[in-house]
Amino acid sequence: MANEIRVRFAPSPTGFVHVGSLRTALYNYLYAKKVGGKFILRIEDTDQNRFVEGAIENLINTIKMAGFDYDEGPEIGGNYGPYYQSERTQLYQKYAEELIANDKAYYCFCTQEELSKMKEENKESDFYGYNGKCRNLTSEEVQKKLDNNVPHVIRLKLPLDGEITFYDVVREKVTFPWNMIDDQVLIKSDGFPTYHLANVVDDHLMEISHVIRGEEWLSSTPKHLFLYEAFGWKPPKMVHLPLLLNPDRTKLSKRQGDVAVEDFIKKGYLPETLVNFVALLGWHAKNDREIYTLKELEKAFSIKRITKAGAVFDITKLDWMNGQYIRSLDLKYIAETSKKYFLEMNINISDEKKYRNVIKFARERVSRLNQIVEESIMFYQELIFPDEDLPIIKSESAKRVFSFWAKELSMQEKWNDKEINNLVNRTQQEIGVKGKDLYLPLRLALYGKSHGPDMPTLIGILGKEESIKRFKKLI
RNA sequence: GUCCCGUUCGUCUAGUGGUUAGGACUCAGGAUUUUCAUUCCUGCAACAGGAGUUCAAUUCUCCUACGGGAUGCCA
Repeated sequence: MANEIRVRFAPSPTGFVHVGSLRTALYNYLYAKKVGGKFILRIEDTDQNRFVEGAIENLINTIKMAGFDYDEGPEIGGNYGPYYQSERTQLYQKYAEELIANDKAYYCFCTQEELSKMKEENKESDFYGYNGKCRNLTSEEVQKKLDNNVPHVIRLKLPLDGEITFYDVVREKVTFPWNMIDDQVLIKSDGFPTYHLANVVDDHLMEISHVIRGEEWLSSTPKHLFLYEAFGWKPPKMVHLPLLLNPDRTKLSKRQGDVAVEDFIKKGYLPETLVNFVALLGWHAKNDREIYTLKELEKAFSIKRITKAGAVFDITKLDWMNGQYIRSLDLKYIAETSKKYFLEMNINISDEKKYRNVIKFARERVSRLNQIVEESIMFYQELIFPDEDLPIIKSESAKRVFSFWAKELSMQEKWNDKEINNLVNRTQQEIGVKGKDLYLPLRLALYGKSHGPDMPTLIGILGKEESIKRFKKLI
């Protein structure tokens, strides 16, 4: 199957999954689904200095939670493994040596000190990169240093002049002059490969057909293409996605708010929302539709309709969309995923029926799951009345209303919504209290706030007994 | 600094060589609701600037401006 579409999401495990990464993963996944190709997960753990405990598990969990089932990768394996780059190190070494043999790469013995000094000197010129000091060492010089175990790296030997033009699916024709591109390190002094080498080698070996990644990679694409050429490999199609931006239009970063998927989840955003929202940041169908399930996105997605310009991650719209999902998704699911917020507050929600009614009510008023608790805590706790409302519930007429309701409620076993509304009307007739003087005290007595649900909803959730109790307390 | 990429309402975007430039979020006003929230309706608001091509340019070309990315033995 030489023409099979194979795409990959290749994150490095740095501790959390950036929403930008989530989108990259999503687009890869969607493209694979759309064209019936394969979606591969590959872990790029080649930087020993950035190892973070538990990061890989976290990453895999996030991908699964989002619903991006991968065809090959960690845990499930596949025919192109291993899928951890740290388990493939010998491979990269071998390919690097092949490059050296073909004069496409060279050993470099420059020390960190030399490099930083060089950098200082470069400040004057237009080019900030490596000065090519070790480019032309004789094979004898090189051998001698190697024999003496002088620490070294392997660098790419790029053309000194001319230019490279390639076609990006999103950006079309892109041209770079070679003399602006650095002789990139391919193998670090610790023997591990850098992204550039590992990525190209693995993408080729795994027969990746399309590289779909963030725009920050566009400027290193010439290096990658040079490598494909040097190895005599056919390069994959390049697809560079527009960046996700902070409100000030810089690259979306932690400094200006949440960027980790898990942070959003903690705050009560649903995975469904995140996926839907992020899908629309850089891609849009021809129509006006905005709400999509993952399955629907799989059908609608098209690589051709990816946009070119960076997109600001607008929390306000995210909130709106999350509210849409909270209201429209299955009640059971919302109830279930909201549980943890109640348990965190030590609220006893063991009464399943009451809890379900609470969720049914509260989901209409929130944009994030964690806000559900604030909206409904008064159903589970002793009420605390705001000072400014105290005169209202202490008034003579309010007390008459409470007595009336406590008495009336207890006279009948079960109450439906209509009967409660009737009771409101009867209160007006029999006690003579109406309008604000009636509704405010009633809601306050049962809910503790002057704004909120109507009487049938309130009593429906609290139940007859609890309602009577709350009234009697204020008589 | 240099190289590369980008630019339609504040934000996400649709769209076209001739359109009243459409939708969504936000905001404002209204309707529904005893109130709040939800929901619905209405409204405000954009083609970065200049030159060229053309009968005609928001749309094509070039320049400028602005924004962003890259410039690591990070990915």
